[in-house]
Amino acid sequence: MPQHTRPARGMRDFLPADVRRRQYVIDVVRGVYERYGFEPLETPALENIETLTGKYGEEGNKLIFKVLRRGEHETSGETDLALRYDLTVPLARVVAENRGQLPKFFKRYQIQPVWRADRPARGRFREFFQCDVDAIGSASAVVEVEMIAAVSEVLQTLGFTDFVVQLNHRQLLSAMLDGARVAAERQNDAMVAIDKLDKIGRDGVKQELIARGIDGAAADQCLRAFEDVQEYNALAGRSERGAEASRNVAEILTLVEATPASGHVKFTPRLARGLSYYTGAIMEISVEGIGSLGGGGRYDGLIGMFSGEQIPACGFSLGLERILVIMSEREMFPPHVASSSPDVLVTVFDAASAADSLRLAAELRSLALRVEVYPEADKLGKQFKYGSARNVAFVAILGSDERARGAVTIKNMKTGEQVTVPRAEVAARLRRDQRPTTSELH
RNA sequence: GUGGGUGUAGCUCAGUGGUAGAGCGCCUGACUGUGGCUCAGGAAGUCGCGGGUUCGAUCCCCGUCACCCACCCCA
Repeated sequence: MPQHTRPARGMRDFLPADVRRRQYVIDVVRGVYERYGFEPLETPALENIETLTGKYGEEGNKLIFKVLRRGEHETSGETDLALRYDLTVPLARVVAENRGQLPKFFKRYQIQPVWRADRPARGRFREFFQCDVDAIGSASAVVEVEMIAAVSEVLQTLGFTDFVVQLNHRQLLSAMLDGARVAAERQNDAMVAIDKLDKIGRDGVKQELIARGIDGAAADQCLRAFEDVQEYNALAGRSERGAEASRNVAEILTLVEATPASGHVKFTPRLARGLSYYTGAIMEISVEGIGSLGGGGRYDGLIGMFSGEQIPACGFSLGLERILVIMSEREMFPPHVASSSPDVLVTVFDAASAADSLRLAAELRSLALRVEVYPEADKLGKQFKYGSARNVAFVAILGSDERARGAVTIKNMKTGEQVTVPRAEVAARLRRDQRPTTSELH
């Protein structure tokens, strides 16, 4: 017996019930994004390694899955390819490559797996799906607003009511940190620490700021700013950059009220987000008591890293795995997603009757019923037991008695009732009997 | 990467320094053309792996691997 039958660490097999739940969520996401005018894009799992390195910050760089060079170079330990770490950087590469053929405002969605060499934890894996939407080519606040509206509508369609879209702005944060005299090269570290304010508290953040090399007085001033909006605005407003960011945030907050996201968006001064490529508005979507379901923001500099031409861009990424964890916990899946067994099991009495069973199955399938034929001429008891385990609604019996009479016996597995009807009436009978069970699903 | 916990039957887990048990599931039969219920019987484990202590280890010790939880970071 083989010892290792588990998938590799952090990777998962999806059994049929898992796939159905995942597919349900993906269908909703795709449907909403399509209605917002986003178009599908797919990119390769592997990228040239230089495409990925240097785009995610120090922490991100470490977590990239690298692929050894092949052939004679294999022993050198050199690496030339890597599994994609997110969907945004590949998008930026595609845009830089195909700029001429893409519309002026390119809106795309992408639902594919990404890989991170992270330590797995609850709702966190080394291979996981992201559902990204991005809009390329406009710096308007309308872009952020549509983004927020689309992800809000996804969550609403899935049945979430208690989500919050937190909104902040990198330039605003940066201007505030300037005002508090935090050195520019320390600001990224500072943001990471500040992001934990409600998690580790004021003292925890101060300790972390100091540990990250930020002056104690500057740390105190930052913390005061997050407790007092006046102080925050005063610090940030000292620069034109901060004032402009502030106007941008205000515009987004106003416009968003005209969308399905109305009432769900909250300006959150301490929101920072980890990825280094964000340049403007940053967003994170979370559900009470659970944490982040996804996030995004504006990254006006990323495409330029590939093409040299600065093209404004903004995107949002929903984490499929997180959504699934919460939906499972809260039992938010419609019943038909969970139970999806065949409608009918057709029994096989003996070798000679198999053809009849297959003919009946074909006929029922043409009526869009889901039909399974028992593959062996087992004892009837076994066939029933199997049907029961498969949770089928009906078992159709074609035994010697029935065949002699040109009839079929249909048993309703739920009620235990069974009737024998002429062969020609089976389809009509099942279709009629099917109605109550089908309607129970809704 | 750091700290803690757990590895015993297909699954969930008991257990003891003298080479192992329950519940569920599975198989067979009571019921020779009928699942779910009941009853009777049955199969199944190198007790994660390697070493040490011991007359003897599933149990004690060391190491190792895997999984879980928290931290870190994130989706």
